Amino acid sequence: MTTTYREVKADILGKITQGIWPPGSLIPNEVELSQTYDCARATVNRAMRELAEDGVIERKRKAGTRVRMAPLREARFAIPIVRQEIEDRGAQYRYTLLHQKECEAPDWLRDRLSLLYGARVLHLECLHHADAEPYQHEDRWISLDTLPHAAEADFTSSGPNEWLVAAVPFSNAEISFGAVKADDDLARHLACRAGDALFQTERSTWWEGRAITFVRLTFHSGHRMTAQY
Amino acid sequence: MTTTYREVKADILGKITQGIWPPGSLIPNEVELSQTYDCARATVNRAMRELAEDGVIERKRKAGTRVRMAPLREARFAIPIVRQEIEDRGAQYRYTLLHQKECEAPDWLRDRLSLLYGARVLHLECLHHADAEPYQHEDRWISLDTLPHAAEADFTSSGPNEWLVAAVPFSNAEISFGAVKADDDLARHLACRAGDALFQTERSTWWEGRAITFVRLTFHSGHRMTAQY
DNA sequence: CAGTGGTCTAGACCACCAT
DNA sequence: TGGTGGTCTAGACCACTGC
Repeated sequence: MTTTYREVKADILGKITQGIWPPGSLIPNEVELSQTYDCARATVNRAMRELAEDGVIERKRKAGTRVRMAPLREARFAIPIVRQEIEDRGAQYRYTLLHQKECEAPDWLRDRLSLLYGARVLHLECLHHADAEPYQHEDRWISLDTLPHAAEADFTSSGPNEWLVAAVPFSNAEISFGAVKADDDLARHLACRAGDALFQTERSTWWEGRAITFVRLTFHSGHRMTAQY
Repeated sequence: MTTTYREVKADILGKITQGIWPPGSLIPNEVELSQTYDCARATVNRAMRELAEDGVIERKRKAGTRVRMAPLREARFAIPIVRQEIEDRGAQYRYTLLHQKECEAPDWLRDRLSLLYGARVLHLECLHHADAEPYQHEDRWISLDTLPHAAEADFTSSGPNEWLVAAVPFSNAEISFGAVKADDDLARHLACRAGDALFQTERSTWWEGRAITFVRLTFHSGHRMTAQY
């Protein structure tokens, strides 16, 4: 039987959670640990590397490995595609295109996406339903400078998200969460009262430094987004 | 010069983003790639493992490695300690304890934390200011069954978060985000109007299966939480 | 300078699972 | 049952950085 990196990782984590190696303390180096656990240094390295990624420890060459004083608390959120999110809840997904228009990027959008003055964009407004209930309102802006094809795409039967995923598989994004008051339009679309507090996310997306899209997603009243960490 | 796992990773990612290996396609196996890049199989393995963690590819024994159809989009959020968050913005942090009381856990809380009937908890209500502006309202519940010491701790000058970090270095948590309407109390504390939409996070924390704390953090009007991914 | 982590190698065995 | 990824080893060289 050999020692696995998972065992090493679990044992080290145990020593930390049990306070045997308190925050700020120095952990034995990789060579010592590999002797302790009777395994190869690479095995200890893998365990320690993952603990560092998890934010539990902090590693520095020459200085050694220390238990983080205040653990880096980090939550990971899956950013689902709406349709999948709804179907995962066992509901039927329905999509509606409310509005589509090609125009010049307004100032605030140019600012968000670092677009040039006069840049043309495609503006879409969509609604996503879970069964009969409105689930999410989508306010979408796509840069036509970067994705001229978008102008000819058909968004009447499936949402821009699905088109974009196919057109630009991988990208960088900046996302933010907040709360907004429902205005009359949102209230009508999301079947709530004007003034209701709604959870909203905004996302700006780039591909190789070029602006792709900005989207503002507003959820139905009472929606919460959840994650473990 | 040897080939690094970073180079391999970047090259593979390039082939994917450029559409040479489109979504759903099968990627050469590790042995082939190690020959292509003239490196050890372990190097290719590290590159591929990270790409899998990043949600770009999907690996299965025997079936091989495929480019994800819809890339797993995942955002990582740092969960900061309020004081640090405020000081990072260049503002001065100020803390106020509004209320403290030991009591039995109400039903909804027992439900959230899987507490036993009659479990005792410490309830705290605090306010965190950035300079003169109210920044965050904290509604905190600490399990006295798990942390009896909390009853004797002094929360008048520094917040429960800092005490908890010291008392329970590492823990598992579930976090959720949403929006709420400011009621009269929140409006007064956060210097906004009743009915304003406020961003709110809730967090339940456990240590080795035992409930530690539940906290509801409500931010000042207009606050947004941001991350890259 | 010297100690520590970061990485690569060449080889090996094994677990899983599609076929 | 064979192919594929998952992991471990023993050794090596190197980059960084605290002293």
